[in-house]
Amino acid sequence: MNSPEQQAADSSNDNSLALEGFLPYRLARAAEIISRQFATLYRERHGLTRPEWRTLATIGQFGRITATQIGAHSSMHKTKVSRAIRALEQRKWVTRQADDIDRRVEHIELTREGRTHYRDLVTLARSYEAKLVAKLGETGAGQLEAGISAIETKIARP
Amino acid sequence: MNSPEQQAADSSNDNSLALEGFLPYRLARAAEIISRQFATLYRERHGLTRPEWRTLATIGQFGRITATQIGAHSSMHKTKVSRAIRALEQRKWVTRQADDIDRRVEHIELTREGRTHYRDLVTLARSYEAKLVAKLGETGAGQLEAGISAIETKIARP
DNA sequence: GCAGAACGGTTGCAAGTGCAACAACCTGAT
DNA sequence: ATCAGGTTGTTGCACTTGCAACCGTTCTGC
Repeated sequence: MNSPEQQAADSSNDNSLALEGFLPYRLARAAEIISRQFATLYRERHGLTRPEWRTLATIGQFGRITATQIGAHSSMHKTKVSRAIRALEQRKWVTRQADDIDRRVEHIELTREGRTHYRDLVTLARSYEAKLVAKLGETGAGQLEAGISAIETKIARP
Repeated sequence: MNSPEQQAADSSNDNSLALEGFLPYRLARAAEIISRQFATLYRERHGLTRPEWRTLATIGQFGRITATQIGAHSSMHKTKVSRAIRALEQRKWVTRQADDIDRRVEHIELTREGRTHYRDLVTLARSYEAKLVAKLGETGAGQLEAGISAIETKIARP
């Protein structure tokens, strides 16, 4: 395809910017690659979307939880959560229960069927993560985690 | 909000998965945070969307380039590129020129006005990246870059 | 030199998304 | 008791996105 990288008229010129060396771009791209790879797995296996997978993972992790809490824990907008819950409900993987004292709140739980699929997805996730770390190598994976931790503590938090 | 993290019924149970410790999730979230932060800058300053920014950055980097090459270099689907080019064209930041020998191909270039905005965006990008690295610390930033490099070489490439 | 595959770029469409607005509900001050 | 202000979760809407289909063009093998 005669890649533009091989041409002269480019980058590291002082008034130009090399996209492939720009940290936010590289980070976005890396995340995109991993996200898509993993998404392919659970999509092919269960037909789940990304918001649905995250919602399911969060419910499975906590057992009984409200929509707002799901959103806070999985970094998703509340409309995404709302729609994901509805989709999971239609599959009969989760149920809602009204709160006794605060009638705005609904508690979400996995059904028996939901738990089965959840366990399966946990296995899938663990095995994907293991393969990922193996491919990256202990060093690479460790550096990646450390870098992400830096973002989490120094940028996301404050 | 009585965060679910503080409850008992959770994680690191062997048949449960802690989302906040799951590498693909953490990576996606970190990238999302950075991406949104940076996007806010160029959106507020120039009203650009993410595909438009990437497209502009790529054109600016190579000076004269085709749509397909833009997509390959900036990891974007060709429809995204097509629409971004059209938007930039309507702003009169870029122009198209038909190829002399292959009439399917169009070469995209920045206009004078486009170059002005591009230079401004490069400054913005550099300064954002510098601030980012400063916040992460040399160590954190280095680890992040190394981790991303591992993904680029060991997962994206093959 | 010609049919069929391959390629560059665009578009229609269905699905996904964020935002703002909303209804229902709760809380606290007066 | 009341009412302003905040919260929970849902929905309408406009916009974005990826996919498949498409057009025109070029390349390939026979």
